[in-house]
Amino acid sequence: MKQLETLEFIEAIARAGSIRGAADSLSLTSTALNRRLLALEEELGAPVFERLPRGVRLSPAGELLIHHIRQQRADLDRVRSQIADLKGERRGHVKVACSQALLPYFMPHEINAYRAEHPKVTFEVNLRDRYRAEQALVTHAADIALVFEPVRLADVQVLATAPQPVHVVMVRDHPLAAKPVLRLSDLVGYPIGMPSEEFGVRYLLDLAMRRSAIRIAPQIVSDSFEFLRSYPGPELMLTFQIPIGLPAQDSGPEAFVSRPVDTRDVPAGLLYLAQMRGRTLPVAAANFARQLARALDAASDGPVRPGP
Amino acid sequence: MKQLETLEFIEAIARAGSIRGAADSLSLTSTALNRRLLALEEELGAPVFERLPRGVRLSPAGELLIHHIRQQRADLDRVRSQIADLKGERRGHVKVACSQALLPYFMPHEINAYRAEHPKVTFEVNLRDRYRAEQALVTHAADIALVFEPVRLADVQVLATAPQPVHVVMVRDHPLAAKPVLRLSDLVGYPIGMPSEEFGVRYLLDLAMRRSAIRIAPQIVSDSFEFLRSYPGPELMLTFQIPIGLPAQDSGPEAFVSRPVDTRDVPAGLLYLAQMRGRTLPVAAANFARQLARALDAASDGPVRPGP
DNA sequence: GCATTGCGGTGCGTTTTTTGCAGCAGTCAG
DNA sequence: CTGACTGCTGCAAAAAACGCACCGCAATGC
Repeated sequence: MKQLETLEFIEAIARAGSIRGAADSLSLTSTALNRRLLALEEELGAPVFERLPRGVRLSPAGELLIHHIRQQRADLDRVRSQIADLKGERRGHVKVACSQALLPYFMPHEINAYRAEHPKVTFEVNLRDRYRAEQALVTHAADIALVFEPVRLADVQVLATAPQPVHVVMVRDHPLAAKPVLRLSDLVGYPIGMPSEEFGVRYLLDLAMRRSAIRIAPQIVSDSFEFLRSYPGPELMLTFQIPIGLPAQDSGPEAFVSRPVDTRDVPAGLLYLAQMRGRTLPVAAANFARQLARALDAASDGPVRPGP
Repeated sequence: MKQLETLEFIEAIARAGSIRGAADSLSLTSTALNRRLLALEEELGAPVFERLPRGVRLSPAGELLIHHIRQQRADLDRVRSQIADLKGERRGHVKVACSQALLPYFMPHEINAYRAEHPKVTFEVNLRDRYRAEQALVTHAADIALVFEPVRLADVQVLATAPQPVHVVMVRDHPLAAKPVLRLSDLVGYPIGMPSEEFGVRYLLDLAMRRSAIRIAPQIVSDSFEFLRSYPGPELMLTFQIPIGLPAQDSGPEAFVSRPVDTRDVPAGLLYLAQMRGRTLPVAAANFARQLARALDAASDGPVRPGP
């Protein structure tokens, strides 16, 4: 959009940290970019960047401006989306930030279902831990976020929640697979693969262990559930995951099974669907969020994936 | 601001109802304006105006766009205000929409007090009845509104309220001036000057009379309290006003005095200080609103202008 | 019925703005 | 000191915006 061109350029300078660097990434000369910046600062009556020997950095006024820029662009996107919508073209682009557990099954399934009805809507799904997911909402890098046990929930508006008890994942012939529900004490003695500290599951486990006398020392720590689950099975390694990140129990010859941990030991966490507070979402994002909210309600109302 | 020039032009077209008309008011040729409009519609992928034989009218897409434009401009104003504020320049511009009763005493006094501390802040005060005051907030024609008995309060956020019992205004030597508080029945038989129906005082009186058997037929109806109060006194004419629109009882040789109507007959109305819901006000407007809120609290806590 | 008026839109020459090149002074790493 | 990098500035070329004259059209006035 022509109106916001200069403002986009400003944001590029802030990202690049220098005028020349931003100019290269924008296929422009530093001259033109520099002059646009000077003109804008003239209009504002205050410098947007502090000039450093090795480049530029946002001034306090620039911080205010960059926030304004992001909001303007998101607002314009929404208007364009609404206009496209009333033309009947059900198109749009939805940016989702979500926790790792949603990536293998839930999000692909939901996006596929949505695109079956609205093929012209495109998606962008980014893995963001529970800190950065909220930040992505604030910077408008994401329209909606789906996060397990988010950190602070400031500046965000919760659209739906779903309780998610912690499950233990193990090979199918693991001794513990015989029990339908596991106590924390059952796990003692088995090798453990633990998700790293930025994850909500780990947060719940740490909390639970701090309250009880039981200590579960992990042999492996990883920030990839995929890795933890794929770790060679002979060790009878146990790991943890929430049900929404697991396949349905009866969905064929999976090598792994999962059993819930008794909620007396580890309370169920909450999966949050959220958007930025006060923001009106583009049409496609709002509709998709509505679908996700329904899916989460159904998941939490229904039985939590009963064992065989 | 250069960025929003085209968008301002669009708004001018919407106001003028024709491209040529808007071009004249903008000191432009219709050619240039027309081409900007066509370019914008090209970018949006939808017509912003419906072309009529005698001009243009906003299309549905245009309605969405014009709303976005107003919001965008208000947002930019706020950012500029914040930037000016962190430069230490306590300047700014505050747009107030208020009821007639606030014009003679309250608003001049409050603005004068504010400007004593912040001389670089400029003001714009517009008389808007209780319908149009709320509309002014929504279109960003006003930053804050101070209205007696507003109509619907949708899309607006109430910052403060103050109860205002209805007072009867009369010449100093009027027979009724002997009583400290008047009943509605006391007024029967005297000539009445009534504010017209768009006023909150009239609304309260109509409501009260509908509940009781007493009918007060006005001899004069006017939309100007100034006129009603200045109407020749020999007739012993009575009229109505709220205390905030009246001088202090002991403030010198006023020709008029006021007496409250018993709240059993006519309940006290509410004066509302409001802004648009969800909007972050410019610095100066926010500070002034805070001062007004304090003044209203003080007015409603303190004794309601006791008679002599 | 016909000329007039005011409307949005268009081709073309002109004016204004923006861009790019070359080069300046200054800072920092090696 | 050298070299590479920074932001910034004349000056000329390229690009965009502008204004004029004009077209087709519909409503209005006589």
